[in-house]
Amino acid sequence: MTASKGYKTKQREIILDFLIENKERHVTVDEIVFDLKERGISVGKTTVYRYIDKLVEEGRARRFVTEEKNGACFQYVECNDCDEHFHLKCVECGRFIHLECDHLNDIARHVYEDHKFTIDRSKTVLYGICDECAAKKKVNA
Amino acid sequence: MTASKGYKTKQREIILDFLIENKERHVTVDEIVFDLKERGISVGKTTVYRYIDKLVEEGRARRFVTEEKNGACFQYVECNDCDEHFHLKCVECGRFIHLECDHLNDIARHVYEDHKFTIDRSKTVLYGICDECAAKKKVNA
DNA sequence: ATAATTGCAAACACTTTGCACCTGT
DNA sequence: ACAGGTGCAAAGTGTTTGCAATTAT
Repeated sequence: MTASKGYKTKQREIILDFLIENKERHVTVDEIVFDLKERGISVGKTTVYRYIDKLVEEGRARRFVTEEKNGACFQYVECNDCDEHFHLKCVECGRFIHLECDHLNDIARHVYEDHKFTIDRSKTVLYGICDECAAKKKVNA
Repeated sequence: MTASKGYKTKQREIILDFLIENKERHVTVDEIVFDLKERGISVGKTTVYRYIDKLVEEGRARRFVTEEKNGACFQYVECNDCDEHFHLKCVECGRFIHLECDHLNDIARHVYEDHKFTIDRSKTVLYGICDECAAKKKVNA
Protein backbone atom coordinates (compact mmCIF):
# COMPACT_ATOMS: atom_id res chain seq x y z
CA MET A 1 0.00 0.00 0.00
CA THR A 2 1.28 3.39 1.03
CA ALA A 3 4.43 1.70 2.21
CA SER A 4 6.82 4.48 3.15
CA LYS A 5 9.01 5.00 0.10
CA GLY A 6 12.75 4.86 0.50
CA TYR A 7 15.32 3.03 2.57
CA LYS A 8 15.16 2.51 6.29
CA THR A 9 18.27 4.05 7.78
CA LYS A 10 19.71 4.51 11.25
CA GLN A 11 19.29 8.28 11.04
CA ARG A 12 15.67 8.16 9.97
CA GLU A 13 14.79 5.82 12.77
CA ILE A 14 16.50 8.13 15.28
CA ILE A 15 14.76 11.24 13.98
CA LEU A 16 11.35 9.60 13.87
CA ASP A 17 11.76 8.20 17.38
CA PHE A 18 12.69 11.65 18.60
CA LEU A 19 9.62 13.22 17.04
CA ILE A 20 7.37 10.57 18.50
CA GLU A 21 8.94 10.96 21.94
CA ASN A 22 8.24 14.69 21.73
CA LYS A 23 4.91 14.51 20.01
CA GLU A 24 3.17 16.82 22.45
CA ARG A 25 5.46 19.74 21.64
CA HIS A 26 6.88 21.60 18.68
CA VAL A 27 10.56 21.09 18.02
CA THR A 28 12.94 22.98 15.78
CA VAL A 29 15.55 21.29 13.64
CA ASP A 30 18.28 22.74 15.85
CA GLU A 31 16.63 21.29 18.93
CA ILE A 32 16.54 17.86 17.37
CA VAL A 33 20.19 17.94 16.38
CA PHE A 34 21.27 19.45 19.70
CA ASP A 35 19.25 17.13 21.92
CA LEU A 36 20.48 14.09 20.03
CA LYS A 37 24.06 15.30 20.32
CA GLU A 38 23.60 15.52 24.09
CA ARG A 39 22.82 11.84 24.04
CA GLY A 40 25.92 11.16 22.03
CA ILE A 41 24.02 10.65 18.78
CA SER A 42 25.18 12.64 15.79
CA VAL A 43 22.81 13.37 12.90
CA GLY A 44 23.48 15.98 10.25
CA LYS A 45 21.23 19.01 10.16
CA THR A 46 20.74 18.58 6.42
CA THR A 47 19.51 15.06 6.95
CA VAL A 48 16.98 16.24 9.52
CA TYR A 49 15.67 18.94 7.19
CA ARG A 50 15.37 16.53 4.32
CA TYR A 51 13.73 13.72 6.23
CA ILE A 52 11.28 16.03 8.00
CA ASP A 53 10.27 17.50 4.65
CA LYS A 54 9.54 13.99 3.53
CA LEU A 55 7.48 13.28 6.65
CA VAL A 56 5.53 16.49 6.15
CA GLU A 57 4.79 15.53 2.54
CA GLU A 58 3.65 12.12 3.67
CA GLY A 59 1.43 13.72 6.32
CA ARG A 60 3.27 12.13 9.22
CA ALA A 61 4.56 15.44 10.57
CA ARG A 62 3.39 19.01 10.50
CA ARG A 63 5.26 22.25 10.04
CA PHE A 64 4.35 25.27 12.10
CA VAL A 65 5.61 28.79 12.21
CA THR A 66 5.29 30.55 15.53
CA GLU A 67 5.40 34.18 16.54
CA GLU A 68 8.08 33.68 19.18
CA LYS A 69 10.74 31.50 17.63
CA ASN A 70 12.26 32.38 14.35
CA GLY A 71 12.28 29.46 12.06
CA ALA A 72 9.94 26.53 11.70
CA CYS A 73 8.80 24.02 14.28
CA PHE A 74 7.86 20.48 13.55
CA GLN A 75 5.64 18.01 15.24
CA TYR A 76 4.72 14.41 14.74
CA VAL A 77 1.10 13.78 13.96
CA GLU A 78 -0.49 10.43 13.83
CA CYS A 79 -3.90 11.94 13.65
CA ASN A 80 -4.98 13.08 10.23
CA ASP A 81 -7.82 15.07 11.67
CA CYS A 82 -6.04 18.16 12.92
CA ASP A 83 -8.40 20.18 10.80
CA GLU A 84 -11.25 18.86 12.90
CA HIS A 85 -10.18 20.14 16.28
CA PHE A 86 -8.53 23.21 17.76
CA HIS A 87 -5.05 23.50 19.18
CA LEU A 88 -3.81 25.18 22.29
CA LYS A 89 -0.23 26.19 22.75
CA CYS A 90 1.33 27.31 26.01
CA VAL A 91 3.64 30.22 25.37
CA GLU A 92 5.57 29.40 28.55
CA CYS A 93 6.44 25.73 28.19
CA GLY A 94 5.60 25.08 24.54
CA ARG A 95 3.10 22.36 25.32
CA PHE A 96 0.85 21.72 22.35
CA ILE A 97 -2.59 20.35 22.96
CA HIS A 98 -4.95 18.81 20.43
CA LEU A 99 -8.34 19.69 21.86
CA GLU A 100 -11.30 17.59 20.86
CA CYS A 101 -14.20 19.62 22.15
CA ASP A 102 -17.71 19.97 20.80
CA HIS A 103 -18.19 23.33 22.43
CA LEU A 104 -15.23 24.75 20.59
CA ASN A 105 -16.39 23.26 17.35
CA ASP A 106 -19.69 25.07 17.84
CA ILE A 107 -17.74 28.23 17.82
CA ALA A 108 -16.30 27.48 14.42
CA ARG A 109 -19.85 26.99 13.24
CA HIS A 110 -20.92 30.26 14.84
CA VAL A 111 -18.12 32.18 13.16
CA TYR A 112 -19.06 30.62 9.86
CA GLU A 113 -22.78 31.30 10.19
CA ASP A 114 -22.73 34.70 11.82
CA HIS A 115 -19.47 36.18 10.58
CA LYS A 116 -19.10 34.46 7.22
CA PHE A 117 -15.61 33.24 7.96
CA THR A 118 -14.43 29.66 7.62
CA ILE A 119 -11.89 28.91 10.30
CA ASP A 120 -9.10 26.56 9.30
CA ARG A 121 -8.54 24.65 12.52
CA SER A 122 -5.30 23.09 11.39
CA LYS A 123 -3.74 26.51 10.84
CA THR A 124 -5.14 28.12 13.95
CA VAL A 125 -3.43 27.97 17.29
CA LEU A 126 -4.91 29.39 20.49
CA TYR A 127 -2.01 30.83 22.45
CA GLY A 128 -2.02 31.20 26.21
CA ILE A 129 -0.88 29.74 29.49
CA CYS A 130 -1.50 26.15 30.52
CA ASP A 131 -2.59 25.18 34.03
CA GLU A 132 0.83 23.95 35.11
CA CYS A 133 2.55 27.17 34.09
CA ALA A 134 -0.21 29.27 35.65
CA ALA A 135 0.33 27.40 38.92
CA LYS A 136 4.08 27.98 38.73
CA LYS A 137 3.54 31.68 38.10
CA LYS A 138 1.22 31.97 41.08
CA VAL A 139 3.87 30.43 43.35
CA ASN A 140 6.55 32.79 42.10
CA ALA A 141 4.37 35.88 42.33
CA MET B 1 0.04 62.51 25.73
CA THR B 2 1.40 59.43 24.08
CA ALA B 3 3.21 61.68 21.68
CA SER B 4 5.17 59.40 19.36
CA LYS B 5 8.78 59.56 20.55
CA GLY B 6 11.45 60.48 18.02
CA TYR B 7 11.85 62.73 15.04
CA LYS B 8 9.44 63.06 12.19
CA THR B 9 11.26 62.20 8.98
CA LYS B 10 10.37 61.94 5.33
CA GLN B 11 11.00 58.20 5.36
CA ARG B 12 8.81 57.53 8.36
CA GLU B 13 5.96 59.47 6.87
CA ILE B 14 6.25 57.51 3.65
CA ILE B 15 6.35 54.15 5.41
CA LEU B 16 3.47 54.98 7.73
CA ASP B 17 1.35 56.25 4.85
CA PHE B 18 2.05 53.06 2.96
CA LEU B 19 0.98 50.91 5.90
CA ILE B 20 -2.19 52.92 6.41
CA GLU B 21 -3.01 52.74 2.71
CA ASN B 22 -2.68 48.98 2.96
CA LYS B 23 -4.15 48.53 6.40
CA GLU B 24 -6.53 45.81 5.44
CA ARG B 25 -3.74 43.50 4.30
CA HIS B 26 -0.39 42.32 5.50
CA VAL B 27 2.76 43.40 3.70
CA THR B 28 6.36 42.22 3.84
CA VAL B 29 9.32 44.55 4.13
CA ASP B 30 10.39 43.66 0.62
CA GLU B 31 6.95 44.53 -0.71
CA ILE B 32 7.09 47.93 0.95
CA VAL B 33 10.52 48.73 -0.44
CA PHE B 34 9.67 47.37 -3.88
CA ASP B 35 6.28 49.06 -4.19
CA LEU B 36 7.74 52.38 -3.10
CA LYS B 37 10.57 52.03 -5.59
CA GLU B 38 7.99 51.52 -8.34
CA ARG B 39 6.64 54.92 -7.46
CA GLY B 40 10.11 56.37 -7.62
CA ILE B 41 10.49 56.60 -3.86
CA SER B 42 13.60 55.07 -2.38
CA VAL B 43 13.66 53.97 1.26
CA GLY B 44 16.34 51.73 2.73
CA LYS B 45 15.31 48.26 3.80
CA THR B 46 17.06 48.75 7.12
CA THR B 47 15.03 51.85 7.79
CA VAL B 48 11.81 50.00 7.10
CA TYR B 49 12.78 47.16 9.45
CA ARG B 50 13.73 49.57 12.19
CA TYR B 51 10.73 51.82 11.94
CA ILE B 52 8.30 48.95 11.73
CA ASP B 53 9.84 47.42 14.83
CA LYS B 54 9.19 50.71 16.55
CA LEU B 55 5.59 50.78 15.38
CA VAL B 56 5.10 47.22 16.59
CA GLU B 57 6.50 48.15 20.01
CA GLU B 58 4.19 51.15 20.16
CA GLY B 59 1.27 48.92 19.22
CA ARG B 60 0.59 50.76 15.97
CA ALA B 61 1.48 47.80 13.81
CA ARG B 62 1.44 44.06 14.14
CA ARG B 63 3.84 41.38 13.05
CA PHE B 64 2.61 38.08 11.64
CA VAL B 65 4.26 34.98 10.42
CA THR B 66 2.43 32.96 7.82
CA GLU B 67 2.79 29.43 6.58
CA GLU B 68 2.99 30.41 2.93
CA LYS B 69 5.37 33.32 2.76
CA ASN B 70 8.75 33.03 4.30
CA GLY B 71 9.52 35.97 6.44
CA ALA B 72 7.30 38.25 8.46
CA CYS B 73 4.33 40.30 7.38
CA PHE B 74 3.28 43.57 8.91
CA GLN B 75 0.06 45.38 9.19
CA TYR B 76 -1.15 48.68 10.54
CA VAL B 77 -3.45 48.47 13.51
CA GLU B 78 -5.02 51.40 15.27
CA CYS B 79 -7.01 49.83 18.05
CA ASN B 80 -5.57 49.37 21.52
CA ASP B 81 -7.92 46.87 23.09
CA CYS B 82 -6.80 43.91 21.05
CA ASP B 83 -6.52 41.72 24.12
CA GLU B 84 -10.26 42.02 24.58
CA HIS B 85 -11.43 40.54 21.33
CA PHE B 86 -10.41 37.84 18.89
CA HIS B 87 -8.91 38.29 15.44
CA LEU B 88 -9.64 36.59 12.20
CA LYS B 89 -7.15 36.51 9.40
CA CYS B 90 -7.84 35.40 5.86
CA VAL B 91 -4.96 33.31 4.59
CA GLU B 92 -5.90 34.11 1.00
CA CYS B 93 -6.08 37.89 0.91
CA GLY B 94 -4.49 38.79 4.23
CA ARG B 95 -7.57 40.61 5.48
CA PHE B 96 -7.41 41.07 9.23
CA ILE B 97 -10.61 41.40 11.20
CA HIS B 98 -11.01 42.60 14.77
CA LEU B 99 -14.06 40.70 15.97
CA GLU B 100 -16.05 42.10 18.88
CA CYS B 101 -18.36 39.23 19.70
CA ASP B 102 -19.69 38.06 23.05
CA HIS B 103 -20.26 34.60 21.76
CA LEU B 104 -16.61 34.32 20.84
CA ASN B 105 -15.53 35.66 24.17
CA ASP B 106 -17.32 32.71 25.67
CA ILE B 107 -14.62 30.60 24.08
CA ALA B 108 -12.04 32.07 26.37
CA ARG B 109 -14.20 31.49 29.43
CA HIS B 110 -15.04 27.94 28.37
CA VAL B 111 -11.45 27.02 27.68
CA TYR B 112 -10.41 28.46 31.01
CA GLU B 113 -13.13 26.76 33.02
CA ASP B 114 -13.25 23.40 31.33
CA HIS B 115 -9.74 22.99 29.99
CA LYS B 116 -7.71 25.00 32.49
CA PHE B 117 -6.06 27.10 29.83
CA THR B 118 -5.92 30.89 29.77
CA ILE B 119 -6.11 32.15 26.20
CA ASP B 120 -4.19 35.28 25.35
CA ARG B 121 -6.44 36.96 22.82
CA SER B 122 -3.83 39.43 21.64
CA LYS B 123 -1.49 36.60 20.64
CA THR B 124 -4.13 34.42 19.08
CA VAL B 125 -5.27 34.65 15.50
CA LEU B 126 -8.00 32.53 13.98
CA TYR B 127 -6.88 31.68 10.46
CA GLY B 128 -9.22 30.80 7.68
CA ILE B 129 -10.98 32.05 4.57
CA CYS B 130 -13.12 35.17 4.48
CA ASP B 131 -16.43 35.33 2.64
CA GLU B 132 -15.06 37.22 -0.36
CA CYS B 133 -12.26 34.74 -0.96
CA ALA B 134 -14.61 31.82 -0.42
CA ALA B 135 -16.86 33.27 -3.12
CA LYS B 136 -13.91 33.71 -5.49
CA LYS B 137 -12.85 30.13 -4.91
CA LYS B 138 -16.30 28.84 -5.66
CA VAL B 139 -16.31 30.68 -8.98
CA ASN B 140 -12.94 29.31 -9.98
CA ALA B 141 -13.76 25.73 -8.97
C1' DA C 1 24.57 72.02 18.93
C1' DT C 2 23.28 67.63 19.67
C1' DA C 3 20.51 63.69 19.67
C1' DA C 4 18.21 60.74 16.53
C1' DT C 5 17.83 58.64 11.94
C1' DT C 6 19.45 56.83 7.60
C1' DG C 7 21.41 53.33 4.71
C1' DC C 8 25.37 50.85 3.15
C1' DA C 9 28.06 46.81 4.01
C1' DA C 10 28.96 43.15 6.94
C1' DA C 11 27.32 39.87 10.17
C1' DC C 12 23.60 36.67 11.51
C1' DA C 13 20.31 32.91 11.56
C1' DC C 14 17.68 29.57 9.18
C1' DT C 15 17.20 26.70 5.13
C1' DT C 16 18.44 24.64 0.66
C1' DT C 17 21.68 22.77 -2.74
C1' DG C 18 25.94 20.58 -4.91
C1' DC C 19 28.59 16.90 -4.55
C1' DA C 20 31.64 13.03 -3.13
C1' DC C 21 31.14 9.30 -0.23
C1' DC C 22 28.45 5.73 2.25
C1' DT C 23 24.45 2.35 3.03
C1' DG C 24 20.29 -0.47 2.23
C1' DT C 25 18.19 -3.44 -0.84
C1' DA D 1 25.40 -3.39 -8.45
C1' DC D 2 22.97 0.51 -7.95
C1' DA D 3 19.25 3.50 -6.28
C1' DG D 4 18.89 6.11 -2.47
C1' DG D 5 20.74 8.56 1.80
C1' DT D 6 24.22 11.24 4.40
C1' DG D 7 26.64 15.32 5.67
C1' DC D 8 30.06 18.74 4.73
C1' DA D 9 30.72 23.15 2.77
C1' DA D 10 28.83 26.64 -0.01
C1' DA D 11 25.04 29.35 -1.60
C1' DG D 12 20.43 31.33 -0.68
C1' DT D 13 16.98 34.04 1.98
C1' DG D 14 15.27 37.16 5.42
C1' DT D 15 16.72 40.04 9.32
C1' DT D 16 19.90 42.61 12.43
C1' DT D 17 24.01 45.37 13.62
C1' DG D 18 28.19 48.62 13.17
C1' DC D 19 29.18 52.88 11.71
C1' DA D 20 29.95 57.23 9.21
C1' DA D 21 27.22 60.60 7.08
C1' DT D 22 22.91 63.10 7.32
C1' DT D 23 18.81 65.33 9.29
C1' DA D 24 15.38 67.05 12.86
C1' DT D 25 14.91 69.54 16.80
